Amino acid sequence: MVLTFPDGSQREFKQGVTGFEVAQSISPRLAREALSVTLNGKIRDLSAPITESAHITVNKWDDEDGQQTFWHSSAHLLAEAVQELFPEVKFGIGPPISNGFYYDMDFGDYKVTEADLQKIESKMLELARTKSVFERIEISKSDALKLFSEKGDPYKLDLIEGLEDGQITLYKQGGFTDLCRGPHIPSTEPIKAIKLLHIAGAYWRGDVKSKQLTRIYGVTFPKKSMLDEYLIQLEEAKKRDHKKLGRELGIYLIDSMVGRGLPLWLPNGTLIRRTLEAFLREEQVRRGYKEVITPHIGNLELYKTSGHYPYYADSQFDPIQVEDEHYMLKPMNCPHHHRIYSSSLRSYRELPLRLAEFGTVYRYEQSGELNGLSRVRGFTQDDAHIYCTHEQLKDEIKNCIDLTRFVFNTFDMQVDIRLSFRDDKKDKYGGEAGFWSRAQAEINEVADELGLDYVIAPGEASFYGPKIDFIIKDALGRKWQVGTIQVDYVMPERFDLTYVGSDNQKHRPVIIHRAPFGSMERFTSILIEHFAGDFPLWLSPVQMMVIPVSDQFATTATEYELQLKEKGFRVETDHRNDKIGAKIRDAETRKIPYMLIVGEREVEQQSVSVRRHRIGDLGSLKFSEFIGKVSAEVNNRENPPKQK
RNA sequence: GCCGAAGUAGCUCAGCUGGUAGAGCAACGCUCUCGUAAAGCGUAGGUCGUCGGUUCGAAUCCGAUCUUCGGCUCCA
Repeated sequence: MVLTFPDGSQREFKQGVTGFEVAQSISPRLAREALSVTLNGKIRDLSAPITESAHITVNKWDDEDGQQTFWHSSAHLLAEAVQELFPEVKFGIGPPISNGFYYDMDFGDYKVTEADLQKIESKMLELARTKSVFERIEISKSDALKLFSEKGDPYKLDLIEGLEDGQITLYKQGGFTDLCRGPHIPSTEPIKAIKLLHIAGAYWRGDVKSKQLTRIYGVTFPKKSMLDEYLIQLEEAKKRDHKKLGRELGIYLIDSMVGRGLPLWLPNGTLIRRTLEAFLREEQVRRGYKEVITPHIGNLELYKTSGHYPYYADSQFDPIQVEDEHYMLKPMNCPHHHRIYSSSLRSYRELPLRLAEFGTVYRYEQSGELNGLSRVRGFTQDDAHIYCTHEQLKDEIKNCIDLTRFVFNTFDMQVDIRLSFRDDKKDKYGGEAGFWSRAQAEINEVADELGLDYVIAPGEASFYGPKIDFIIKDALGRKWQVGTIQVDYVMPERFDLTYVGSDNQKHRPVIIHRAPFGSMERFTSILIEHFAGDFPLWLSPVQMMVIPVSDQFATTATEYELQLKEKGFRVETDHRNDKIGAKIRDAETRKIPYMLIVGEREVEQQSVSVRRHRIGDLGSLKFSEFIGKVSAEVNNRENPPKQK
């Protein structure tokens, strides 16, 4: 049989050779560092016999598959330590994740606190040093059921119920045996550095109605120095946190007297937001959108017609009674726009009709979900609804994708694209199945025609239609949905929307809901973290600080300031009675893109000494040259220079 | 909503096992007139998240509650 290596080379091996033996045949060092093998994309134990020709990768720590194996085994080590310290604990599941692993466990009435993590960590290290071998055991379903009912592990029994006889395996290391399909690293030996990061509640099988187990998150490394480096990286990431920078840079504020999840936009944040809105508005005008404005509340009947009420009743603020009518704080803008559409007889010649609004909506998000600007109870969508014919649909979807990609490319942001489709096992969806399959097919075709790199996520659709979601990671690697494009065949029915076609007959339009930023609040949070607060010049609340070397040059400094303001720049002059070093430091801390130092030389030569934030002294420029340079930077919406 | 953690000056934090609240930065005033990341001196600023309890005495111990953070669930 022939094994093909990642570099394309092939070698003959006898059937039944193990991954470890293959590694040994290459080099003793590889054999020493090997954690697992990947055969045709599937991860296997190093000790598993290889029975047929395949593509093989011997996974070391540097390989993602190797890390996953390492962390999976670490989860078992965590469970073993917990079993030793808390013999009564029942075990759920313990998988590897992108940055470590977790294990869900039932501690009964015992409340696990962070003090326990220390003890468990020490026990894990102690057990790792015993270099226990991970032993794979194949077992029949009946024996597995018997074993875990004797052990008294109800969650494991629940899992075994869902497995087929003949494919059940256990892994045993030291005194701990777990139901597990594997694979694992050969022994606990390489686990040298361990950090248990936090405790969380997690429902069994992710179901709120099930018991809440205690989840312990951790991360492990083969070297202590790697753990130290990881923890430093975590600290660095926290410095980009929009909640921290949002306060330091005066972007927004959440005030408990105003209310949870109700951000107050401070002057700097408002400047950024209005600039973003102007940017998108300009682009939308170019692309044939028309802007509308609708109120913040609407009659309850509106939402009954749309179906949002009572479908989302428990995530909306309760209706307000006025005289004999009930009104709701609007949880979305679409119904209002639909009524604008149906306010007059529409001809096919008017379509596509694209109605846009920066519309503020209010949703009653669960208190535990609120998070800075990322998850709030009042936010503004850069919403638009496109009413079009079936024939126009694909082109309109393409336009929306193009606009969304244009927006994210402007900021050099990396977005993941998800096609959110229905899950036929769930019954939350409105409309006829035929509409759904048609809409999903159309979305898929467009995505393929544009060559998008996407994943399909069944079950992520909204109740009225499938969508294309744009997803971005924050500083801590958490994923947030920003932009979205949704195809809707349901609302035209519910609102009885029609247009008169060229055949003089009434037809149903299709609606596209789309929001490139998604929410101004969430997008701003991502923007802050993406740039770590160092905004591009065109978005910076204060673009330049004029710094006179001493107050002898205050007049020239003020003249420069006024001239720059005249050109439309946002400028301040630092007239404080401080040394220039202090003023520069202050401007750097405030992340102001340009500092203009004005002293004797500059006054004589009608020049400025230019310093760029994070970069340093750029030398002297004629004042007029400087204006040309920064005007271009703003007009081209240039991103800040990468450096440091 | 649920699990865990945290709330002391505008910000960052100290305050050990209960004995009348402290620093740095920021702010304000004065002095210095200064060349690319922190000049010097001084002033002011806190009912220690809130409410209740234990105690002669609570920032410190106990309970409740509010808010924030890390997760789970949810997300039109």
